[in-house]
Amino acid sequence: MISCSTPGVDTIGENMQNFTKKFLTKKSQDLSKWYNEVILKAELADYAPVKGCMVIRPYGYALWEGIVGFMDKLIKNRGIKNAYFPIFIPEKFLNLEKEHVEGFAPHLAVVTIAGGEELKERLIVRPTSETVMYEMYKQWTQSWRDLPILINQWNNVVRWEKRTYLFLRTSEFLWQEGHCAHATHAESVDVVLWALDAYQKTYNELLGMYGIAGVKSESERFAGAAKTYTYEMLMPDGKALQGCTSHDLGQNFAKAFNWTVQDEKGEKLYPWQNSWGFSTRSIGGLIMAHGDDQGLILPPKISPIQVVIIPIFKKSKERINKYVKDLAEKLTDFRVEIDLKEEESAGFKFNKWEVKGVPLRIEIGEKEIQDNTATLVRRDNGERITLKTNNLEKEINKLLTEMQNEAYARHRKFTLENTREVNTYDEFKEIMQTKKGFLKAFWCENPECEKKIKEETKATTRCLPLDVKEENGQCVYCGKNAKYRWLFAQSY
RNA sequence: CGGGGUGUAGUUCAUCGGUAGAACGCUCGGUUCGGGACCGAGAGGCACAGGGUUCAAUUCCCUGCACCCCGACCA
Repeated sequence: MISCSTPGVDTIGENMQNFTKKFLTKKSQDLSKWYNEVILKAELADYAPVKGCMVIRPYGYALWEGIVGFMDKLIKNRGIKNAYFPIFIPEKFLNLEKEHVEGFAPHLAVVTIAGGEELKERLIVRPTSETVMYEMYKQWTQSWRDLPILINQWNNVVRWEKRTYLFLRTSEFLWQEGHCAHATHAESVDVVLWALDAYQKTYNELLGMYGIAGVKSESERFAGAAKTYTYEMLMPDGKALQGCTSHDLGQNFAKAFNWTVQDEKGEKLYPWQNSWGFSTRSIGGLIMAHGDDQGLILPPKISPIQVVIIPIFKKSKERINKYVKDLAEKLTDFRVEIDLKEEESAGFKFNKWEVKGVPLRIEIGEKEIQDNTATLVRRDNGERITLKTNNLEKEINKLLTEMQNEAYARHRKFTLENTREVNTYDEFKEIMQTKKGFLKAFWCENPECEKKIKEETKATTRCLPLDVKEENGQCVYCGKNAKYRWLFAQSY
């Protein structure tokens, strides 16, 4: 059924070079320039009038909606319900947890005037909602029977960053933050690991991205947490991106807030808590991980448009338009866009939709009408396929599934190829200066060594991978005994 | 917040001590459409803000602001 209509598939590589976008920096030449340009050109987002903030345009917001839809289902299936807490937090709340306030203080936006009057108590624009939420949790619970509390919220938060970057680090960003409280530590940890798994599933299955799940070191963990879990992904320039966080908060916040409930025996119990978040940063990772010199490449499951149909007009506009519309009606299982714009040429449209990363393009011209076929072109490898229209839906489904799997496989392969075990510090430094990527090296877990390594190589511990084996090794920096190989990388 | 750079049309840039020009984009008309089509006509600028030097500043100098790059901080 699938036949290759163009003579010589091996010319595709050559042709693809001619297709290089005129007004787009090559990804292979300058990743960060390419990244900014492709976001603007694909109309995912734009710079906002306020420094460090971004406007997420409809095409970019559709990506976020895709993520929200996928993940919201996972969250609800776990019995966790959505709620909404206010954007403003009384300043004194934040001061209750010492590490928490120290961690966030430099990044806060503060409201000092409201309603034309100076406020007696200043209001913090939430950088995260632990404190407001737990103050309410405290009021809602008297007994262990009121636990667990299982709440998530989809919202925006503000962290005033000095250096911002579209999607990856903006002063305001969108995310979900889940906050649960339990009678036992075990139950809480269960949720922490479940959330990490849900995030991993979202990256692997929806966004076609591969990464390493693990635990953060003491210096890298969330302000106020007992333990922070993460999913770390490698970007094409060899730098790592933290894809999410899931925190075991222990009883730190409960104690700071003096929140107790009565346990079964009537004694005081500080609830065990967790919090976990996944943000619009993931979209930045998605863009970097999959794009190429032609622009975005979106894995089909997340792509707002999966199939774009482009009519190629000759004389018979009406015949072609009818054929195209009939075709689109057969493809109701997919997100289909028909590009009927008459003022743009076919070639212009090819380029436009390639920059936007649409997985499949269907070209319909005289040839296709005559043979009752459709010509499909894959975004990821440029392959051109001509198919009969009677079985098209099934074939497209097959192709999109294949493209989804291959996107993941490509990113996984790239990550594995750029993950290296090193045993000497010289080797470590050399790789960090050249190829970068993930390094697996023994570390004695002394924060001093971690700090020195960071100063000298820019690399930080990303995590202790969950599947790490206990071994007898020597710290790559100080040579003292070390049990585990930690994952190191320079990070975004 | 430290080091460096840049602010001129919607965008990317050129120009110059005597108040501006290109390409792309945009608008209108026509011809086109299988890899960013073509022809013709048009619209579009207080040269980031303030101060100084000068007969004269978009141009030189200072200050502020914004943006970009490189560090420290971070989902």
